[in-house]
Amino acid sequence: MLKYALLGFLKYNAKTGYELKQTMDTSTSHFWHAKQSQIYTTLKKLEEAGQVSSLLEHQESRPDRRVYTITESGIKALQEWLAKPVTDPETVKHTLLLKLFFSANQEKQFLLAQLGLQRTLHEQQMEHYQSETKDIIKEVAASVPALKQDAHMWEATRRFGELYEEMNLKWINETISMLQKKF
Amino acid sequence: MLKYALLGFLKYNAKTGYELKQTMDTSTSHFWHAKQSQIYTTLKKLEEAGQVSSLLEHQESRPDRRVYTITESGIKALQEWLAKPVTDPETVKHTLLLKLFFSANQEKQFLLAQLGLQRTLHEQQMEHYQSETKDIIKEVAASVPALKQDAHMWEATRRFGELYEEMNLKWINETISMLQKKF
DNA sequence: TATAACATGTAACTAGTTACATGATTGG
DNA sequence: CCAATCATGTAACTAGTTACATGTTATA
Repeated sequence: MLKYALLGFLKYNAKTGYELKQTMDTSTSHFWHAKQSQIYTTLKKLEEAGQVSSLLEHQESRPDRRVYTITESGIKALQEWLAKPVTDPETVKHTLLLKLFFSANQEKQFLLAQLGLQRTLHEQQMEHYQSETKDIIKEVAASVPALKQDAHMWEATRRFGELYEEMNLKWINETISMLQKKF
Repeated sequence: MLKYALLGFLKYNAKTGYELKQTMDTSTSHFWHAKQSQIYTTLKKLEEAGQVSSLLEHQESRPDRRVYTITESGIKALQEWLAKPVTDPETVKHTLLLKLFFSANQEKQFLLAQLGLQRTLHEQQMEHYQSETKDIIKEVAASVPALKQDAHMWEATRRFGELYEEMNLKWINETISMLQKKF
């Protein structure tokens, strides 16, 4: 539910659709992402539902911007969602695993190359979580003391990303060994 | 792309929409799943595209069944897809992490309860991969020798599930400790 | 001088979910 | 007698993607 992500970000402070996209890209993108176009249409729906309100701001030497503010009703909707326990398992779509599942007759060399590429990508992503992501959280926590508790939560989600990449690398290495032995 | 999953299963042998659903539920569900209704509509589209063909089979004392067979064109489409390397990172939607990200002001007890529930769910899922899933793969490999290589691939995807649950449990335990210390 | 960043939006489409509709047989 | 299993499908909806359309300013 993208709407709750937008409400969550707007609760910190008012933002434009453009800024919401940037914020998501540098914070939740590894567990929640959206295209710019979907953000704009969702903001429109949220405004119709009265959970956000917007003001068009005129700017010199830059395009006008529409700034969205969360309403009381929006805060309430967000809080209700946060208070509802998550019970259904995450329903994942994992293209690489699906392909692999049906790949018994593919060339061994091709599969090894695929896994090698994945290893590089996951290594890079892991390093990203360990440096850039970690730094952003530290900086915000240091510069805005009121967000100290929030930063602990952000760190928990960052840590998930790090552990996930670590796990992926372990699995890729195991799978490469299996291919070399069994094929 | 559900269509490739269906083509992949139909390449083993002809099946009905109902059987495809059952097959997915007991094999790929942890990385690819679909509702019965989506399977039926996708099969219809695949037939219009000439990648599968169907025959209505009359049955005594049971409803008629429509059996789908993969065509040459379908086999070709599947092979082309399998031969295309996966380059874009999986785009994940993870509701629990999104909620947690915005949960700095939620009750500590509520958050601990949420994580406790998640721990139970992931423990169960891990055990499922370690017993039922493992057994199914072993049985098929033992009873159909031609599927021995396929079984190695299935095992790799099963192992991913097992490692993923293991990683989740580790993260949940870490996060519970963090909450107890910092909140 | 070109391209990245700023800035917003709509239209058409694909993918997936929920709800509805029907109905026989088998097992507890 | 009731629930589960077998069996197929449509309609309405929500979510998300791709492509199109427009235009300025700062920076390399």
